[in-house]
Amino acid sequence: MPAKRRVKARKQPLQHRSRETVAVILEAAARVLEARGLEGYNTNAVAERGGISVGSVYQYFPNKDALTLALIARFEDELLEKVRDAFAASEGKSLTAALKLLVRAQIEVHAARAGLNRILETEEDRLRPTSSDSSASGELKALVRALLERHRSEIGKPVDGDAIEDVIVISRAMVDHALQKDLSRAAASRRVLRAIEGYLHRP
Amino acid sequence: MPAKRRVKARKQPLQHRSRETVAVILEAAARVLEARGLEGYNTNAVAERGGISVGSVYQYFPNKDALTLALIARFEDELLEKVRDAFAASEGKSLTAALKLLVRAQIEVHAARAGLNRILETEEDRLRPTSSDSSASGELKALVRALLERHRSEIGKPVDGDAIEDVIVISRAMVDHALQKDLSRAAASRRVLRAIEGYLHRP
Amino acid sequence: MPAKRRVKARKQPLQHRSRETVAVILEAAARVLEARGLEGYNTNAVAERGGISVGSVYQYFPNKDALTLALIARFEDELLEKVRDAFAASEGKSLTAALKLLVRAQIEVHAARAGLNRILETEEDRLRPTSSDSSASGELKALVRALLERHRSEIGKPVDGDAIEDVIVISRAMVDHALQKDLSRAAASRRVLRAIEGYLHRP
Amino acid sequence: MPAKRRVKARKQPLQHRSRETVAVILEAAARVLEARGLEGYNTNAVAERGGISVGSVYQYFPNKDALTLALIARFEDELLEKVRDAFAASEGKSLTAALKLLVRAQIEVHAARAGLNRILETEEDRLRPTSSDSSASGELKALVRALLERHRSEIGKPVDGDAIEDVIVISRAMVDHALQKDLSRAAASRRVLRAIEGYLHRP
DNA sequence: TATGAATGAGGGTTCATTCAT
DNA sequence: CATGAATGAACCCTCATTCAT
Repeated sequence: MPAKRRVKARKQPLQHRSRETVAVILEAAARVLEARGLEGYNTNAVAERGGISVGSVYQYFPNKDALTLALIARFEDELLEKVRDAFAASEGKSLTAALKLLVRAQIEVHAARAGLNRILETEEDRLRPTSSDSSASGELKALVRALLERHRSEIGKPVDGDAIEDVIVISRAMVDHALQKDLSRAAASRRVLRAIEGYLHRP
Repeated sequence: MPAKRRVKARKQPLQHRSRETVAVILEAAARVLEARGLEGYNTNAVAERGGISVGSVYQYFPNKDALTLALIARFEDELLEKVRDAFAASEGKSLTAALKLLVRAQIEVHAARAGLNRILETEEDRLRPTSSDSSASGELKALVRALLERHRSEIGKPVDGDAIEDVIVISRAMVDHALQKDLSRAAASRRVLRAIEGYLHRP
Repeated sequence: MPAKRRVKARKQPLQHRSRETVAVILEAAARVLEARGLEGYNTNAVAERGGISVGSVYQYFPNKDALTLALIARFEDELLEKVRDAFAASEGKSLTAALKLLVRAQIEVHAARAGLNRILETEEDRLRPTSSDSSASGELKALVRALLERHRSEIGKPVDGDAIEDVIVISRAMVDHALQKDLSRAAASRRVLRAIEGYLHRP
Repeated sequence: MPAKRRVKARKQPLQHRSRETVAVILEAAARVLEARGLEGYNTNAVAERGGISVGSVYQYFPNKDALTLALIARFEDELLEKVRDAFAASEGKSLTAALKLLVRAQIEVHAARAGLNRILETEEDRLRPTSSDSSASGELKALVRALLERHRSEIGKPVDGDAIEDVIVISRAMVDHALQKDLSRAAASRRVLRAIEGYLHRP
């Protein structure tokens, strides 16, 4: 079946090119958002920045919001990946050490593009039909839960769903705040960690 | 870089009629923001909602952003007022009781118009020249500091500026989150309080 | 003082379609200006008149003033072209004959669209940073100088830069005036010529 | 008839005050036009500049154009007055001396507020139903004619209506041009005079 | 599929004019 | 008459989206 093969053979590179174009668009969108904020963020600017045509943007994203959502997803994926790594690396370590790794992961992801990520967070509110948790957020919770479970004894009491959520909320807010104040990663890390440990060790 | 826009009020509402109109405009703006979000928030809609003409909006606010900032200021004032009350009422009470009052105050202000206030918070980022603390935020810090100072002994360690900030950041984030999840005020209060006390009592 | 506005063309009309659209816009602008004057001259009207959309106007001109300037430039180009022709055609003729050709050229250009051109002249004052001579005006002076130089002997005295300017100023004013009074071209020509020759032969 | 008298007595001061207010408005309008050009010229600005209310402006002028026309008339009156003086003072002098006085008068009036007057001239085009000569322009012509008639012999040929008009057109254009180039009054005078004498002595 | 010109609804802002006080 | 708040039509300009090439 050479025909079939041909199609596939031809499609591969095409799919490859598509993936590439999507990546280009996303990166262009990210840069526009970073450089000009929400106000200067528009599809024409994204296309120009990406060196492609607006038409192409609409080839891959049905509308602007979809593009923004893809950006949000990309950000969540990056976060998840780092958090997974942190989780893996924290195996066998103390609670404090584990949390430090977790916090570091978050700071890492945000610090890379603090301005961008803050914007994406606010756009998330607008674009996600209230409270519909993305699967990414689900996995994040699961990872944090697993990490905390490992140290159940050190914490001294069970960690319920609410506590997980709170830890995430608190650390997200603290990381945002620390980065907005231009703290060094070390200082930011220390301060966020302090907040989380405080929360976990509450009487 | 366009010339900086005037963003302060255009004319003092000295006359009675004027003061009234300003109030009408602010309330209309708030309602539009609540009902249609940032996307449906435009000066014509505000005027219509307020039953006045666009011209009148521009009689008192040089541009849309100035109007939004006035809304933010109004929100901050409301918060401050409640926090001042809470501070006064907490005189002679235990730390926990005092914090409960503080948290309640915040929840009260937010809960009244949760959607609106969340939007205003994100707009603040965009509209306020980075990190230029409003005087309102200064007073808020002072109040929280005073409240904590009263219980220095219960906390067991001195509360520095960073700690004050962190308490504010954490409670704001927790309140937002709780309200977004539609928790009852009691539940929200309990949960936020837990986070703050945890933070303060950290080892 | 607002930031200076971009006032140059936004994008070169490289494509064929583009060039055509630019021409359509310019002609539509001219017609609107002619038919309704400065007061009725607005970008929406221009678009409508041109049978295109406002967006298209802004695709090629960053703002209304830029469009007006393009119209002025077009007018200057037309004038220059005619004057160049007159200069060429006057080779070997008498001073009077040469001047007659020059004056005719000016009348021709103005008469074609007297109302329009008068408006453009007043707009020029407003739009061109005071006294910054356009290159067109430079070439016009050069042509008039060359034409006069050819007849140095007939004039009897050297023609300095001021004289050139004066000749241009006088003939422009006279042409405007003559056309506004609806004189025939012949009559206008005679009268303008009389003024210029008088000036040149002054004792 | 004391009643009648009373009314009159009361009216006098009122009329006086009215005249004063009108003057205030006109001067305010002039200043706004000078300072901000046609673009910044609006009734609210005029009122503010004059320290009165918009309502008052409309008490004395039915609309903005009427105000502008009054300004134009004021300008024409000033010119006429100076020209009348020049005419009177030139009695018994040579043609050149007389023309010099005439030119000086024009320059004087324009130089006082060059920017303003240029604007008024262009507005005149727009506001005066084409070619309807104002009586002021009629008197100006009459004065110039009278002045030239006195020197019929020196000119050597009769001066017809067209010539009068031309002299006026030429000198107006030259004065405008000279002032726009910021020439000193002496230089401007010399240059304008040269043009006019050239015209009059043409063969 | 890519291109980019074209579309046009939408939204910010101004300002001549009115009118209740 | 004076005041000045209010009005709202008008106008400039942007940008998400479409579609002919």
